[in-house]
Amino acid sequence: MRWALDEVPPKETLSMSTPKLTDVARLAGVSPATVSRAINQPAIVNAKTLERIQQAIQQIGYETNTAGRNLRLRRSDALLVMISDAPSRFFSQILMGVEAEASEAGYNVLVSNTQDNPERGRRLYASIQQSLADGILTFGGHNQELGDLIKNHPIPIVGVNEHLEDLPVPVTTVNNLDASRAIVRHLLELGHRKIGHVTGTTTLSSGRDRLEGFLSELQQAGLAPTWICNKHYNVESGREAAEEWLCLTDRPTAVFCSCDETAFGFIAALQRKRIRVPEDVSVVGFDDIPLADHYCPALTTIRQPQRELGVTAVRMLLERIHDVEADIPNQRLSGELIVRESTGPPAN
Amino acid sequence: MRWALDEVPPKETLSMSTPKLTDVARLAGVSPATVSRAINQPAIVNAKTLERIQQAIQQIGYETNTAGRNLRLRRSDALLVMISDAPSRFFSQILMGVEAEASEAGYNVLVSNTQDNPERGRRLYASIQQSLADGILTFGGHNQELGDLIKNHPIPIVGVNEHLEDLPVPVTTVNNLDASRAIVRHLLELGHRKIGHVTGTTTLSSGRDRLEGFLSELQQAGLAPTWICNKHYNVESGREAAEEWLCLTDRPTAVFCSCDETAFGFIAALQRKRIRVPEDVSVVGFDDIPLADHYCPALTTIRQPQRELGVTAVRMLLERIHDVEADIPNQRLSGELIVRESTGPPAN
DNA sequence: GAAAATATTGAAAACGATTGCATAATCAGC
DNA sequence: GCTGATTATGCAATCGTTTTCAATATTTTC
Repeated sequence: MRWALDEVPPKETLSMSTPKLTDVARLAGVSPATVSRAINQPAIVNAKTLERIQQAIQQIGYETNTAGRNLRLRRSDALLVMISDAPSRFFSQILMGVEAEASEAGYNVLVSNTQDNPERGRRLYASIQQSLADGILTFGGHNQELGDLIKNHPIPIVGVNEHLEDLPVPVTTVNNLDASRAIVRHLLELGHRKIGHVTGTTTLSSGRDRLEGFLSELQQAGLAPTWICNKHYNVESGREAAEEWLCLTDRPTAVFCSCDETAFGFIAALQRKRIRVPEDVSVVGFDDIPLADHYCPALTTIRQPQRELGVTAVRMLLERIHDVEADIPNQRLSGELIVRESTGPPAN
Repeated sequence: MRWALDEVPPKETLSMSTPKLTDVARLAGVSPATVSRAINQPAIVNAKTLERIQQAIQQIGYETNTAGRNLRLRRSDALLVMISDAPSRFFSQILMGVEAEASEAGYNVLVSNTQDNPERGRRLYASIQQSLADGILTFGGHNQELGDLIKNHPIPIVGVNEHLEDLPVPVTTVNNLDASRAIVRHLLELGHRKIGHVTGTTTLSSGRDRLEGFLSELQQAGLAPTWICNKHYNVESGREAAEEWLCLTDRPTAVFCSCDETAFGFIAALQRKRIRVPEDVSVVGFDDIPLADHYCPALTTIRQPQRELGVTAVRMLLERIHDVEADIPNQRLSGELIVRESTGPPAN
């Protein structure tokens, strides 16, 4: 078609819109089908044709359109990460592991905050059905929201950090039981006999497991827990626990706090009352956040393999995506006891 | 079509695959076009028809297929968040703000870690071109990676926390200058005259702005900085700075650390040497992370509106997506000085 | 009650990629 | 040089929506 001199040429001639497969095909003088094959299964296309196509791709800067491809292939190449609104713990570290591994496998990572809104649980299932994501990674416990969905429809889904009660969902966690036992053993070896525990959120499996590990190791040593303080995974819990500790008549000489932040809150509140750690009381945390090593006193704690948790979770999920029926065992990664300054022999 | 009794019925009768628009249409006895309209512009379809369609949708549990819709509409309904690999600071908080606001507007959030890999910068542009995301939010500085792309192609992109030098990218940040000035003013009012600063990463605009605010307010008071220690935004920097401080012959009586974590590292290292805060030296942080209020001493710092930063960024980005040429001014949110225990009058 | 305006709907063509089937081209073997 | 096997390519249908355009049904107006 020719255009008169004073006529406006069609728009696409002016500002070349994003090139498509067809454009590459035309430029390389082949059919779209061949271009597609050149991209996805280069082996089966003739070497010379291949090169011509690759050149054309370079030349016009072609990029596969995700929507088109996803529609045709009926998938999304995306993983959805579900988190709830208290992500500070070490959430971001794990997310980085997830991102790295997913990206490696050619998947994108979507983040969604369920924010304790039950309605959103349904929307999550919708994301799968809408082929918005190929699988779901849930950080922390979300039982109620997922229960029905999973029972009715086999969705590729994997849990991180927490077990999902009663749901047939594979999870990856640190070995909370063993880690807690190691902590107690460490305190026993230092000579402590009166040991207390500030629990994490015991509606979560991690909180329960840490408590159980604590109790079982004590029991094995023929001891009973001196103090158990039911709290949550945050700084405030540490402060509150410290207040309770101060009021105790028979104070434990060592306290195992269920996470580093709680430990910091606990120690700081004690320091205000001129109670010294570890001279007056030994304190242990859990997680090994970056500050643990630099706090005064440096915190004895369990190092969690955060990045590895993320990586493992993605691997499990991909396996599941590949075969929904696959029987994937839970993965328990081991934590490492890091002994620093906040623990020492008991005073008396 | 009828099936002989011993014949196998067609597959879709057995395991109903996910329902599509056409299925709804057939069930409701209308054309696909009408169903689409019923979903997207219910106002223009007849009330009775509408109800019939909605019922059909309910009945077979229809959900719009994202890929199909995205292909047709040429968009993705997703925003991409770019972060680099040191996200601990308060990254997650901001991300939560982003997620909330984006979700409100019907957008999904993709997270990608550029991880200082220059190749990935190109891949980010690709995500737009592939219509994987409609816009990009970059957390922190990523100049080199984005420079060329943005100059050549107008991409909807908004920066968070940091200015992108020389790039026509609107950004939202806290007002680092004013916040730093407020800190210095607070210290001056307490009577300090010898004031030092542990900088953040000065290749980032936030680091430079905090330094500049510090200097300008001192200058306005007719003072020169006693000590400037070039560091980064992390705990280690605090420890290193403390070591330097200990070696100074003329020590500042107050030190402004560029972020809370640095302040904690600084204080902890001093406490090891039996230097007391604030009796021997006052310390100020920046960010107000959760631990700040519970540390011993509780940290005087600047509270950053983290969630609001995320929300603002998304609003700006959506505006930009709606009109790439839109002239969007930078948004400077104000931080709030929170005075706690780590600052007091100078010793002498 | 007829013409004109309006309100609803449907048919069919996109959007951009992939792939089963069929065809054309090349090659090996004799 | 011919047959059969193999290799490369193209045609056309498909994935699931949306939307333009045209057609039909319903009101409104005089």
